[in-house]
Amino acid sequence: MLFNNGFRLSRTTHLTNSSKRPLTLRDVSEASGVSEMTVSRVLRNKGDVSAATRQKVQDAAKKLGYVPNKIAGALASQRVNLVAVIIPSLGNMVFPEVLSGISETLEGTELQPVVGVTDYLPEKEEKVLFEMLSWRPSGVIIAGLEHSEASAAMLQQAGIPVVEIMDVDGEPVDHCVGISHRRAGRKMAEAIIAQGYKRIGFMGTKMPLDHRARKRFEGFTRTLAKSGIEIADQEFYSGGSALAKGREMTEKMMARTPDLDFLYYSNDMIGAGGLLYLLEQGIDVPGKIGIAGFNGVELLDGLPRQLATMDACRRDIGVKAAEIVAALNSGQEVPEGPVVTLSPTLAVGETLRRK
Amino acid sequence: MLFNNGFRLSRTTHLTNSSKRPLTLRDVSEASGVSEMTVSRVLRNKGDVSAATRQKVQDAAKKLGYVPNKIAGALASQRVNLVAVIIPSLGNMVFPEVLSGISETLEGTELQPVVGVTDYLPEKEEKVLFEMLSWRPSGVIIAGLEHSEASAAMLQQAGIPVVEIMDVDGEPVDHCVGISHRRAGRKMAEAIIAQGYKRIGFMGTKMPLDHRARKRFEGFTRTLAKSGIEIADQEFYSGGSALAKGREMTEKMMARTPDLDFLYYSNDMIGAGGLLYLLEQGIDVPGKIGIAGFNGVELLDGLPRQLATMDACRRDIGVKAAEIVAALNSGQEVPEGPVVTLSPTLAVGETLRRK
DNA sequence: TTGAAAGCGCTAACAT
DNA sequence: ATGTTAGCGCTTTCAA
Repeated sequence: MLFNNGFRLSRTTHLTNSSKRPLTLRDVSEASGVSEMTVSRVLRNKGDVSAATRQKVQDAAKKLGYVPNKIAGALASQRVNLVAVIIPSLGNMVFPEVLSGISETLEGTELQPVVGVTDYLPEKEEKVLFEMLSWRPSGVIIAGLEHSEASAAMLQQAGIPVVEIMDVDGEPVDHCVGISHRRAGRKMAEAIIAQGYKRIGFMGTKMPLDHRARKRFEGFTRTLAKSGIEIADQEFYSGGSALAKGREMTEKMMARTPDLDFLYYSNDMIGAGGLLYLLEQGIDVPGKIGIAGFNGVELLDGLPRQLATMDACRRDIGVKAAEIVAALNSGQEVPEGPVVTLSPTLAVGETLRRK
Repeated sequence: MLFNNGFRLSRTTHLTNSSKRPLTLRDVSEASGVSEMTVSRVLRNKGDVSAATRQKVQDAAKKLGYVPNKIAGALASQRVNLVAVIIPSLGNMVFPEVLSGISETLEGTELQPVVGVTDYLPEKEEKVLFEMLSWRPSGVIIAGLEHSEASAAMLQQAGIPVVEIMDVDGEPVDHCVGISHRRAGRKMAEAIIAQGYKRIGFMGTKMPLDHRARKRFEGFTRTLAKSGIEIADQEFYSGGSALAKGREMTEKMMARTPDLDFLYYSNDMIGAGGLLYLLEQGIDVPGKIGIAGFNGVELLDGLPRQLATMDACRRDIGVKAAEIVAALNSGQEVPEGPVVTLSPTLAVGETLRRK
């Protein structure tokens, strides 16, 4: 280390602002010889400021390393450019994709997304929602239409735009963007029936709180029932690697009910596991047995066979929800009305076509 | 709908607080007949308040649906219980896992994580960091040791605990938790050499800004060089489904350089794609050709063969980083010192063992 | 155990 | 184009 005139330098020594007190507008004001108010205007590009003054202020702010205090700004202006985004999980890939749709769209505005995760637990949703609302965000985007009474009340009372996403089968508090999962289940059932499959097995998560999976299942079984078909076997899992679970469950089910001719998986990941297992066993897919998943995840592109699936419009949902919050926030109307229903497309792939 | 005495009820009618003005402490104070100050004390469980008063206040707060204003609270108390977590991406799975380690650990404290995403872009990192610091968080957890000068300066000046994560090959601003990616590359090279593989191909992302992948590659090639081995072929990709890319790249590389006896993939997802391709082609893995990836993702459990990989200690990194921030935040020392180096373990699996 | 006063750092509204 | 004043809704501090 260089000789330093008796000052101890270490990794934790701050050469500037070593006082530790965060800088304030006043510091910039004094350093630039411009009033606090004008400094504030420059830093926010608000109001008319002469080029010369602007320059002085910007130089001073940069030299000092001033970072504005949004807390104070928000309190004074009564505006917080944050959008609370509340989702069940980040591990599901579905939600990061929704998020990317949201952040990309908000990028064009002054709004910023802030994410909260509920782990599919209503109590946690309540906590997270309360926490986020206490920062007085400009809007809320929240997954699902099912909320505890307390959560629903908070959304109600918040007095800000609320967009419930992913699902449209229910009563939204305010606005809502998603697909009908009941209809998705029905469509898949229809496609399967149309191909002449009759002995159908179902595999899914053991999550009573995943309402969307439940609704798909309902739509699916009801439609089968109309054609006089009943689920021949079913299996539920929780936790662990979805790919491995799909493999295991498929093995178990095929051993138990060997005459199945179709397997419907509640998500693509377990569907992929099942596919890999069946191919390994030398079973003809979809000749002997057809399969399908749900979500249309990018992962599928790399599988040995293209898995039949149904796109859940994840990105689009994010984009649309963000657009609605942004519009509402700038006082505009939402022409589509309170409920925006997107249509999932069936990707027949190579595993849902009788040879 | 029920008869309602002339009041129009609709989805947007708020039965309480229809005034739209967010409730304040004062409202609770008036409703409960207790001073604002005492209401504040009750709501924060601070100071001595008689049971009777406490009850009155809580009842009033609940009945009104009061949500405290953290903005005002933070400004007055000069404390914000937020920890800024800055990561390159949410699509990578690695980062959600780190996040879950962080949030789980912070759950036991009064701190809350807030996530920002940089897309591996230094300019965006700067923006996100500035934005987050302007909310005056209690700490920062940020991925990587490479930052722009401006970012480094901000971290320096912030005057709050900073933990750089994932990587330890470099100079941290403050604290740091991660693995040595150079060493990870070296270890993998050693394992491959030990098994007698000699004609080695490499596949990875085309991301000059993914410093950790770069360091692994460096450690890998240098170690090979010491044994007189040079990478026989290499291929880089960007975008698209990693699984599909792994498949494509492997096909291309095997066509171009058929005598390869080992393929090292910079991540497990492309490794899985390569594995699926090779098995489909009836190529003996690892007899004819060995393969390995990096990360130890859960996904691998469901593959036909267990892919050799190296665990990046993602969860542990999150846990440790959060512990450090929490400790520093409550004025405690961090016994481990500023740099915590975790050791990734090699999972030999079934694809790195000569028969 | 409770209350009153002051002020956190900024911005809206109003001067000048 | 720039400055002044008065809060934003809480918490800190001090007094009762």
